[in-house]
Amino acid sequence: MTIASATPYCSHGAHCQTCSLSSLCLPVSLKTGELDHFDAIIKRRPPLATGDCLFRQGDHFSNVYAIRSGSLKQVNFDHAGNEQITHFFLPGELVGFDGIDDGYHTGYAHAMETTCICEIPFSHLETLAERIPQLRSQLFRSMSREMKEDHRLIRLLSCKTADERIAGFLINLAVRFQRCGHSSKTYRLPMTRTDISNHLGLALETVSRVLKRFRDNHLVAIRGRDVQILQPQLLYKLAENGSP
Amino acid sequence: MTIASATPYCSHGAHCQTCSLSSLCLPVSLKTGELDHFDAIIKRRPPLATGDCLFRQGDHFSNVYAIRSGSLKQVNFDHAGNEQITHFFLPGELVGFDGIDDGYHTGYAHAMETTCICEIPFSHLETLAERIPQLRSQLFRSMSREMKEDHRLIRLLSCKTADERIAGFLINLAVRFQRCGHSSKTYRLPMTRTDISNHLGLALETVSRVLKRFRDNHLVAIRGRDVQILQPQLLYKLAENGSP
DNA sequence: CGGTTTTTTGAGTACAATCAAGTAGGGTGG
DNA sequence: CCACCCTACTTGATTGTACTCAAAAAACCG
Repeated sequence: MTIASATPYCSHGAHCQTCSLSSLCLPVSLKTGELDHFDAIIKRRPPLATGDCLFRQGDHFSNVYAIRSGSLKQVNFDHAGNEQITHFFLPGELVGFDGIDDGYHTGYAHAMETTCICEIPFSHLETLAERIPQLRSQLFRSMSREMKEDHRLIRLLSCKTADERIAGFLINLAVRFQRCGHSSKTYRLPMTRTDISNHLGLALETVSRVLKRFRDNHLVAIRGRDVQILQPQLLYKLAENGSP
Repeated sequence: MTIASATPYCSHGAHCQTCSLSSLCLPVSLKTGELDHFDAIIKRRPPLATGDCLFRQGDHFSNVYAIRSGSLKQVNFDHAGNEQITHFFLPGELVGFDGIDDGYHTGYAHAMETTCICEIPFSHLETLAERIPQLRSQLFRSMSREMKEDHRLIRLLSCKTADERIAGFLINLAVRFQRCGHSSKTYRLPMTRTDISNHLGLALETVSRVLKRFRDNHLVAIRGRDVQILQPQLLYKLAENGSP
């Protein structure tokens, strides 16, 4: 059986008990009986098509979502209408925690490709977490992990050079793709160059040029959206440091 | 009685029941009896002096902390040793959630001035949260709020111009100072220009120059660390948009 | 295949970094 | 209390990176 993320279309009737991503997801430390309870509160939605919205800015917060396959981008608007892509979400990742605070979602979540989602009603999740300490801990851990991920991005964005930002971005995607069952070296970008440039605070043309430079220096092989990391350790060094 | 944040030195024997910041903090929605239980698990530590460490990178995570007065900066190091200030924390804010995930702190927290802290043992907090639904909800909300705050910073850092970043930074501080009982227009920066430049991914000199430009344009009055926002709506527009 | 979107590449420019002094402010000790 | 030091901050001149404008090439889609 192939991993879920390799098959963009996945069964509507999937269950946590058989999901290959459960080790990344909330049920990670649940015992069989508990897992059945958890699985029972999940709603599997029909797959989202490219461009579809999972939730919109201002929508009432009532669920968090786990990605079973595909990918999402989360877009926030400021009052002047400028949009900013704050997150890309990959299979096994959880979406929507930032809505808990005041009860509505602060941005849009768009599917970047055909994407299958597990919908987890937050009120049920909270009730279940009250009874199952492992689930509660995992919930805190998941939120904490998203915070740490955000801090990583904050560090990345305060890097001065475009090269550092893009190297960091490519490395980070590699790590996350590997975590959900891909090769650590080869993946396909789900987002456009425009999305990348917006996310990293760079001009579209700069992204294109930096990628070309990386290609010319044989750090990565990039054709369109297909990425192959040729020299991970050099790319990593570049992301952290600055020197080639 | 003056607000806690206006008196840098505060009593060691403070209690949630009388704390002026409790409306910002975890006990916000607790009833009297519950508040007593909550107050009982808090440890009040002797004040930190300027430069003191609340926790260090790699320290075992066992507490979250609430700031009663003063301020902290959180500094993260990458593997190359570059440091990055990911957060400044003000009175009424909670510190340390990012340590939950894998059980240790990912950065240093330094006091930027004399700072009083409430130490909240996380295991006790979790146990208490199991019994008190309001506390549990508030805990989730607090974490969610920190996420949202991080997303705001991410948006700020992906702004292209130095003016936008610094305008956004000044506005954000004004909002947070106001929340903890200060004027919305006037405050004193607890951090150095170097700290600001590091946090915003700019050069120290750029921070100085932009502040001078804001002063020349009568957007703000700045003398040393004392800030007075003269034209909040213009500054806000600048932060969101770009135009003067 | 034509039309649209996405990506690449080029030329010129602007903004912020760097290098380099110089000034103010805060603390210590004589 | 003043001289001193050290750090924090300001200001100036120059350089370089990344942005903008512009247009061509490639990929995508019906």
